[in-house]
Amino acid sequence: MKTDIPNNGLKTRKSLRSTIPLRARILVAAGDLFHKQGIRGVGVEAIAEAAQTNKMTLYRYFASKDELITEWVRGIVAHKEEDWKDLNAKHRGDPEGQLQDWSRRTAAKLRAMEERGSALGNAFAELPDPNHPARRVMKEHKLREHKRVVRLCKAAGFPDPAFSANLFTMMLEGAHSCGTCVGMRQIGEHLVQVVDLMVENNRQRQRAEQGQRTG
Amino acid sequence: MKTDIPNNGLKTRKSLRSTIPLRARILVAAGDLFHKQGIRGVGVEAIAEAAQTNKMTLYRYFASKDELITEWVRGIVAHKEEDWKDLNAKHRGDPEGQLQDWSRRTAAKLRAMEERGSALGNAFAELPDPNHPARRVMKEHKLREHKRVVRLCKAAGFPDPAFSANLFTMMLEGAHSCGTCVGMRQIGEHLVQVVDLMVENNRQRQRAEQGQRTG
DNA sequence: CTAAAATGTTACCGACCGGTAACATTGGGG
DNA sequence: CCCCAATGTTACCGGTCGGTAACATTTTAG
Repeated sequence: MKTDIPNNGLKTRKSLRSTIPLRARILVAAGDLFHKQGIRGVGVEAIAEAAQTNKMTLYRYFASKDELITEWVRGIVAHKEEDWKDLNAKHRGDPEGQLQDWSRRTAAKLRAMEERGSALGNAFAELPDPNHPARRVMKEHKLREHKRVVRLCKAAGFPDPAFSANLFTMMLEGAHSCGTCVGMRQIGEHLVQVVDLMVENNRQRQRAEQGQRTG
Repeated sequence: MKTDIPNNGLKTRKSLRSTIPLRARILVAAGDLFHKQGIRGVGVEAIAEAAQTNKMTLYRYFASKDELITEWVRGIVAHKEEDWKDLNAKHRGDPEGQLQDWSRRTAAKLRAMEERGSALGNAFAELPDPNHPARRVMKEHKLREHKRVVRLCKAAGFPDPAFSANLFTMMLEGAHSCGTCVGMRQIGEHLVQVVDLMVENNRQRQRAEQGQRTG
């Protein structure tokens, strides 16, 4: 349908829609729908519409739905890695502080989530093909994250870093799916509590050993 | 295509295929494919074929794919509840023993899983509609399970049962998704270790308090 | 053996989906 | 003002999927 009103002096249609670049807008809309309705539960047409554009334009930015999915996952992962860098910058040389702040940030995210679970977790469940590029991105991220936690536990002087790191990771991962039956708030609080507790216990143990050697 | 060989004395076609009732066979085949390829990733035709039957017969037993999904989930949940009864029977009046055996059974299941995650967890991620009957079944099950763990923690004399129960549940849930990057074996072992540790710590604390009162 | 119940076969429907082609429109930069 | 690039519009293709109808066949019970 052609509009015969020739845009007299007003803002152009493009600038009316949004100042955000199209590609980013598509990614945001896609992520929103993927998370709310599931990756397989939403079609590219709906994504384009939500991004205030159309399917054709979407396919000019992304070669396929799978690529769109992968780019979305990449964005989430990049954001998380950024978060880790920030964590490291704010608690330089303080591995315990990083772990504790990490639990607090996760708790905050949990509180803001409510209902539908973790985006990455769901995406993982929805992409059974182990060769899907998005799956590889997620797996690599998980591995990096786990290694980072192990390193932090080692630096914090935990006697069995692999063990402690697995506890941390298990609880962090589990908090997302567990919150659906307990409530995200309480889960978040308990998550923070237990991390604080583990860190504190470790500090006391280290002081005790120190005292034993010096006394 | 009609077979003109009139089945002379040999086993009939039905008995050749399987002695397992058709409905159960369909459910097993469906569960297998659901778990391996994702609920939305498998069609009813493939399920029927895997069950050595056809779509029409499948629809004589299940009104829709959603009902098939729901029945499958119901089966898993029923099996888990059965497991809890067995746990209670084998460790009657021993809440710590139940928690410990629970972690051991979970570790065993983890070891046998390898690669694709928890069936219920994946199903939850794949059914975004909060009104889906299967989702309700899962949620109710999760709630019952969590209450049971709280009750056990209370019976075991944990000072903050809600807190401890949340820890147990978080780790149990998290172990499934975490294992993809660490390896299910190690996760299972550490899961067992930490539950044993928590139970043992609690016992020591109780003994200490007991000693304080009597001494 | 026969009738009825269960199961199989085939063909089909409508809806949706991922993806593409061809063409129209709009917008900004020279 | 005009051209070129970006974006929009429409229509379409092939495939898959959930679900059903009509009819053939087999199995079981009496």
